[in-house]
Amino acid sequence: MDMKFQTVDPQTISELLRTHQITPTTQRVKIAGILFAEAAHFYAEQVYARVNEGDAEVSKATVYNTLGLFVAKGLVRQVFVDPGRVFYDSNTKPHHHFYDTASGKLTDIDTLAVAVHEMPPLPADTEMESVDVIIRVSPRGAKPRPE
Amino acid sequence: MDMKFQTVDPQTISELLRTHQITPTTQRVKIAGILFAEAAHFYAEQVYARVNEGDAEVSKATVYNTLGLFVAKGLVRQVFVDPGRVFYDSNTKPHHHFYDTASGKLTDIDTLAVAVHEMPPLPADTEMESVDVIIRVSPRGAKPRPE
DNA sequence: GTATAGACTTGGAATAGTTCTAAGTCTAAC
DNA sequence: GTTAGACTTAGAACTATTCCAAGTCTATAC
Ligand SMILES: [Mn+2]
Ligand SMILES: [Mn+2]
Ligand SMILES: [Zn+2]
Ligand SMILES: [Zn+2]
Repeated sequence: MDMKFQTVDPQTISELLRTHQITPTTQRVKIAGILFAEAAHFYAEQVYARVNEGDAEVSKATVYNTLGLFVAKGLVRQVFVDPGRVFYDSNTKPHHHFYDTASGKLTDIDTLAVAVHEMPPLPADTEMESVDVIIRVSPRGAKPRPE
Repeated sequence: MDMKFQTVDPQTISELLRTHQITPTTQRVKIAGILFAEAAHFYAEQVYARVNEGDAEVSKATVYNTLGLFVAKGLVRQVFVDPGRVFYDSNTKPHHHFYDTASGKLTDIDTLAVAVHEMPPLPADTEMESVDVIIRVSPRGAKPRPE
């Protein structure tokens, strides 16, 4: 199995950060601890809430700064499924997503389960950065379309 | 070919709106005229700018109201590729997209060119709404990653 | 140890896209 | 010609995010 973080050991996290050329500060280690405790999808507000459970300690600005830094360094990736809020995904292996539009929950889909074959020719002078497949789902039998 | 609107004939547009159970008002016809003049991807701000080229006539609120109505009635669809701005797509046939992250331009990919096979099992008690494939591209040889 | 520079964090202000509100205008039916 | 409901509008409100300017921390230099 490939679960880097069963439990969240600050030591291990610090090493992970250093591996990605990120100086491990108290706040960064805390935030990474949340992101990697479970392979989950969070948006900034959720990270902010979790990191400050109990006594508030990390500012909103730092949460955004840190998430942005983690993205830049390739530790997490962003997922865009909804206007006006970015999901941060601690699973950086190539994979795809179900998005439940009712609950707002993202679920991973292994790349093997969804093959994009016959890649179409890219626009001139561009190179591919990523392929994202998002399958939107909703609870069965919910508003089929306003009649 | 399937180009519904080579030129933008208000008459034809009004009929299209009625077909979709939308009362054609002056503003709605104008906005639809922009959306369907070219099979393009616009965000609200662009529609607002175009509809008001020259003498301003349509309010921002109406642009948003109208785009929302068109989406609800299935005349256009939304595309989420970037945080904080929604693209409106006048091509409602199932298809996918290239997104040039440098220029912010969306390009259509025919569904035939990208087959998602072996659909994975959906989460329990959900039904599929849509499958979106977004291939992010960038100008060849642009910032490979801050070193 | 102490000084110091740069990196980091922070509260609050600012921004930007979008939605809401409450008041006015238009239109279609009577 | 009235009237009710649909539609439009300016601007306020809202929300996620970024920016800013001021403080704090930390790692190295002495
Ligand atoms: Mn918003
Ligand atoms: Mn925004
Ligand atoms: Zn994921
Ligand atoms: Zn399209």
